[in-house]
Amino acid sequence: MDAFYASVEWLRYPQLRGLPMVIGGGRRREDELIARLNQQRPERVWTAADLADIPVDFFPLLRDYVGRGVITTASYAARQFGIGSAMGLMKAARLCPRAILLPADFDEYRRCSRAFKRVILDIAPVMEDRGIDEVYIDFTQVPGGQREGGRVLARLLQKSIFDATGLSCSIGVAPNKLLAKMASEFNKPNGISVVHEADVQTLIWPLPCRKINGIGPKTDARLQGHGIHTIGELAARERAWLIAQFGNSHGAWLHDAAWGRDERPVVTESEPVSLSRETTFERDLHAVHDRAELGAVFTWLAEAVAADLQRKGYAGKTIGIKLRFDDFRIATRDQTVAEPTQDARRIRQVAGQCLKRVDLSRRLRLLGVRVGSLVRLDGQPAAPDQVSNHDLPLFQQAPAAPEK
DNA sequence: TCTGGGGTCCTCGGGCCC
DNA sequence: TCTGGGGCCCGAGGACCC
Repeated sequence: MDAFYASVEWLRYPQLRGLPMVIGGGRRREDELIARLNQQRPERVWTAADLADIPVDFFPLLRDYVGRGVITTASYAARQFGIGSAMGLMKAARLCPRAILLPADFDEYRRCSRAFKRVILDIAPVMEDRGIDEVYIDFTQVPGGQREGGRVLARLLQKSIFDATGLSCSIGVAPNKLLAKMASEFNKPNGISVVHEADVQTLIWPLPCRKINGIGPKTDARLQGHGIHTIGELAARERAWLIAQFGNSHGAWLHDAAWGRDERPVVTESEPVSLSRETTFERDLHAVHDRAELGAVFTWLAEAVAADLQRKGYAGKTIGIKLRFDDFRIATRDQTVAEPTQDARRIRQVAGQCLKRVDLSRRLRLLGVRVGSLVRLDGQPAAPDQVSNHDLPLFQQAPAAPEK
C-alpha cells in the first residue's frame, strides 16, 4: 500500500505568515472579530472576505492576555520560542510576549474541516479521518496516483484544498501510514515530501524518538533513561530487549516503528466507542460547600451527553464519570447497566451513583460524564458528518453557576 | 503561573465460571 | 475438598492523540 498523510494548516490570515502566533485563550467567532474591526477601523467596511487585509497591528498580543487558558495550537514561528500546544498562556507570554493571540473559532474550523475532507473524498475515496485537520489516504487505486511517485496527485490535492478552503496543507507520501505522517513533517507548511523504504536510515533514523507518532513524553523519558535518543538508536536495540523492557505488544511495536514498518490499513469507516462531556470550573469546587453549583453542572453534563447520543443515534450501557482534583490527580468510575440508554435522567442517576464511590474531600477542578459501550439505534442513522468521532462540539460552555 | 475538551487503545487486577 | 489454571467481563488508570 502507498499512503498519503495530509494535514491542513490553520492560517486564516496570510498576512500573519511567518509571525509568531498562537490560538487559544477562549473562543470568539470570526464575525465578532470583524464587528470589532468595523468599530475600531471605520475607514472602510470590513467583511468576512477581507481577512487577508486586516492590519497586523489590529490583532491582540499575547503579552496583553490576562487569565487562565492554554494554547490550542501555535504557528511555526511561535514554536521557535519553545511554545507548543497545551502550554499555559501565561508561560507562553513570557517566552514570546509579542506573539499574536487569536481566539479559537471551532465552528469555523469544523466547517473548513468538512470542506477539506470533501475535496479529498472527491479525488481519493479511500480516506481515513484522523481528526479535525488530518487524514490518511490510500491512493493505490487512484488513477494517476503513482505519477512522479505521488507528487502529481499531492499537488492536485493541495490546489483543490486551497481553492475550497483557502488553507494550505502539508502532505507526506510513503509506503505506509507511519512513514507518511513523518514525511509530512519534513516540509511544513504547504509542503510535499516523499519517503521511500530505502530512505528510512538516512531520513528517519537521525530524528528524535518523540517524532514517532505514538511515542509520547512518558515513553520518550524511559527510552532516554536507556540512552536511546534517536530512532536509529532505537532501531539498533534487539527486538527481544525492547520486549523485555516494554512488554510484548509495546516493545515489538517500538521495534517495528523504528524500522519504518507499519501494516495498518487506511480505515474508512469507524463507529464511536464512547461519547463524553467534561468541563473545567472557573474555580475549584468542593462537593459539600459548592453542592448546588456542582449538581447543576453535573446535570448539564448528563443532558449534553444525552443530547449528543440522541443527535448521533447512539445509546450506551457503560456510564461513567471523570474527576480532576485540585492537585490534578484524575479519578474515574463507571458502571454498566442492563439496557443501553440515551436518557439524560438515567445517565444522571447512574453517574450520581458512580460519584458516591469517590472520596470527595479534595476540591474538584473538572467534572465529566461519559457513556461508552455504544450501540447504534435502529431507525436513527446518523448523517455521515455526524458519525465522525472528531466532529464533536468541542468547546461548548457549561452553564453559569446558579445564584446563591 | 500554570496546565482544555474529546477521543482511542492498552494493561492490570478482581470476580466469576468452567 | 482444595488448588490451579484459562477465558471472559468489568472497572480503574495510564499513555497518547488532535
